Amino acid sequence: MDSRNVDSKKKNEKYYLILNAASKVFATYGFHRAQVARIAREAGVADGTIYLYFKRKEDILIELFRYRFGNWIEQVRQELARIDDVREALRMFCKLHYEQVESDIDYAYVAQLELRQADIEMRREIGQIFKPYLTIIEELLNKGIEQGVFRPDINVKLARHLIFGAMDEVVTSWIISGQKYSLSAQTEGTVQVFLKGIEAE
Amino acid sequence: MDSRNVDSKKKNEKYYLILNAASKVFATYGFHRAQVARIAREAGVADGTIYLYFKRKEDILIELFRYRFGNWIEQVRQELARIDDVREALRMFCKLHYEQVESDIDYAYVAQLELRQADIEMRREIGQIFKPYLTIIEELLNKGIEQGVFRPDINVKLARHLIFGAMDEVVTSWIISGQKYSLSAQTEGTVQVFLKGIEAE
Amino acid sequence: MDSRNVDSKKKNEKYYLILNAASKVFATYGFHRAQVARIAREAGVADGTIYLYFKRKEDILIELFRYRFGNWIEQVRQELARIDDVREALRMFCKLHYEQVESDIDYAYVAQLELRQADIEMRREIGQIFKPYLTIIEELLNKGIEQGVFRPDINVKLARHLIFGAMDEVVTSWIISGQKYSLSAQTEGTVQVFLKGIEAE
Amino acid sequence: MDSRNVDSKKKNEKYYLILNAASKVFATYGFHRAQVARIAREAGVADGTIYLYFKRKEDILIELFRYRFGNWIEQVRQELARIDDVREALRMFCKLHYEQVESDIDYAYVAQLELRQADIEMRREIGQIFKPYLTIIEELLNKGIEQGVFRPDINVKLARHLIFGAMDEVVTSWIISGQKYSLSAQTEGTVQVFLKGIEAE
DNA sequence: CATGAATGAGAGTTCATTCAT
DNA sequence: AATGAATGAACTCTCATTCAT
Repeated sequence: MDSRNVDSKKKNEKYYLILNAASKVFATYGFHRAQVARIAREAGVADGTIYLYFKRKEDILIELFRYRFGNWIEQVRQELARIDDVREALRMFCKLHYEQVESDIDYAYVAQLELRQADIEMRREIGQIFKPYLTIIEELLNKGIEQGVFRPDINVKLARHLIFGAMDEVVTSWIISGQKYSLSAQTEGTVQVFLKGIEAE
Repeated sequence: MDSRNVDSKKKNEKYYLILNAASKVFATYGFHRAQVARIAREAGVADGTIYLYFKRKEDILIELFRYRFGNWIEQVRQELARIDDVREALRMFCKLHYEQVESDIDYAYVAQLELRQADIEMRREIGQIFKPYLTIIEELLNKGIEQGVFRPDINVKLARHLIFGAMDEVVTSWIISGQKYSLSAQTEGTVQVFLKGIEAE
Repeated sequence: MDSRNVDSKKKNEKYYLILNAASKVFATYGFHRAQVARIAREAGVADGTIYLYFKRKEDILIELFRYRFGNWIEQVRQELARIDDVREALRMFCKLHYEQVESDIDYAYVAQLELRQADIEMRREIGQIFKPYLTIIEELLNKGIEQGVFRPDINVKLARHLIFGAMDEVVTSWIISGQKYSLSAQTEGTVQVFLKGIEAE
Repeated sequence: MDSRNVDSKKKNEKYYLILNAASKVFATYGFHRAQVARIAREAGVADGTIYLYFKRKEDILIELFRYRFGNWIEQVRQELARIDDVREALRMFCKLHYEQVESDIDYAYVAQLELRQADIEMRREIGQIFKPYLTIIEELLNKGIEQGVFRPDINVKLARHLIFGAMDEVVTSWIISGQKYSLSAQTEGTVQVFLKGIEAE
């Protein structure tokens, strides 16, 4: 209950055993058809043990996402910190995003499809976890505007959703279609649309 | 099962009674928590009657979407047919999309959140229904390229996903956040990003 | 939901099939260890069917008792109505009570032991069903007082509990001890204590 | 397991810590809804420690009752030993019983309601603990008969159940009804019924 | 076509109890 | 003796779907 307890639990390897097992099981069966018992078996723990670390089945999904996405955001931040050119930074952001999806289809499947199968309350919680990712885009846009590289009149709050949503849909479409082409190869096309727009000069 | 049968069934008013009832019930409870019995009661028919018109519960959702979205696409087509300027057409497409969402929140909620709570098979079917919508964007882009208004080097297949995904995310974010601002007022900002890009000249 | 519905359900033979099955199963396993699935099997219906007639497992127990005990009270009333002498009436009341227990041990077991395993809320509901039984004693006492056969200073509200409680404990003790002697043979001893008291003249 | 072991355990203060904690928890939640973990927390010991002192959860309830009721019987014996008049002794027995219930509602609740929520095996064990209480009544009755104060023809084995059962029901009814009146004030009414009977002279 | 009573598979969660430390 | 993390059996109730009428 207290933070010490939670911390000690999180340090415990079982917590991660369950999380990794859940990743596999969710990817294979989808959230709703994934049985807690199966996650337990995959993790090599008893059914009840799951409930020592997670309050409800839904929590496993959220925590899995929080952990993976938290790490991911940190990685992205560090990569982008090294890049001064905001155009290059945007390109890198998109490239990392696409590459990340390609590198772990199982997890991408969960994050892209299963995570969306949540009720609205859960989706709000997920939204909170997503926020820093949108913030990265926002900061990048603001930096570009300050540098005079991006147009000063773009609505940053809106544009961050446009950029994220655009990439997200490309990813979803790629997953649903069965990953028949290279996703990361779409980076340049994606970035060009956002940088130059579609209008001819 | 055969098309004659389906047609005769579709002509039957009960089919639409059920569809409208389902729209309400899905919006209120979400797909998973919506009971078939409740839809039946709301429609004023017996539980079993539902299954004379729909094979499974999921089919109600898909058919509802197919019917509503089919009508919607037709409307959009007609509106766009009157506009020659592709820039204006894109603007109108976005405006109609945002306005449509604002005009029927209940249904938007279902289409935006509940519809996504499907397993991958169902999502593929939904994808098929969505396709004509993407095609509209695609045709619009091609027309613009032919006219020399849009850049000839844009990847149309990619860009249509970018545009739809961007708008879709703006809508989702607006619904989840509780509809606190005007969605249709985002039209210009959205379109500008796609037309001009974010780069300063 | 509406009374017509409930009535039609109660007329339905399945309602009684379930009730009779429950009587057996509760007697064999006790309330807590009796599984709804077993009652269903015994009644020859599906598990879910139980829940068309009873809201919860507890309701089966309460309804079983309400039905059986309701009938029983009516029988007792009719028997006592034919007896003018209040002493004889009290004797008959006790005799019927003991004989009834002896005549259906299974049900007696449920009513005497399992029914008491309820939480306080359920016990209050059971108390309501019991009330008419106490009322019979109360009326008998009042009639005796009016006739000058019983002492006018007895506290009727208290005495009805004393009489019922005394008999109830004799029954419980008889059941728990394994029914090794004739219960109805205890009638005269029981009644004498209440009529004459234990004091020598 | 052996008596030396049990003794040493019983001397241990933890045994009583657990017993007192259980008394509170059983009174608050009832036997079935009382969690062993909660008793442990209330007692300030680990879950597992409970099982060093008690074999099963049920044993806690039985031991609690054995300890409390054992003490109580001893107290009653001592009080009654000072009274020669058997009528007075019966009056005192009833008075002590009612007063005891009133003095510790929490425990009375457990003894009166929760203790009955046991399966038949457990109830037999409880019956053994109760026995000395019935024996007190029995001895009192025998003494009265010897003294010529009580009728020589009363069935002592039966009458002890009648007297205990009558008082027990009065207590249960008082607890369930919400303790709205003085229980000990019922002493005289109770005793009069047993001494004089209800018949007018 | 329509009904609605009946079906029965299905799974999350609790918690008494154990046992390695 | 004490701990408390881990166990895993146990079971009610829901609800999409069927089918006799």
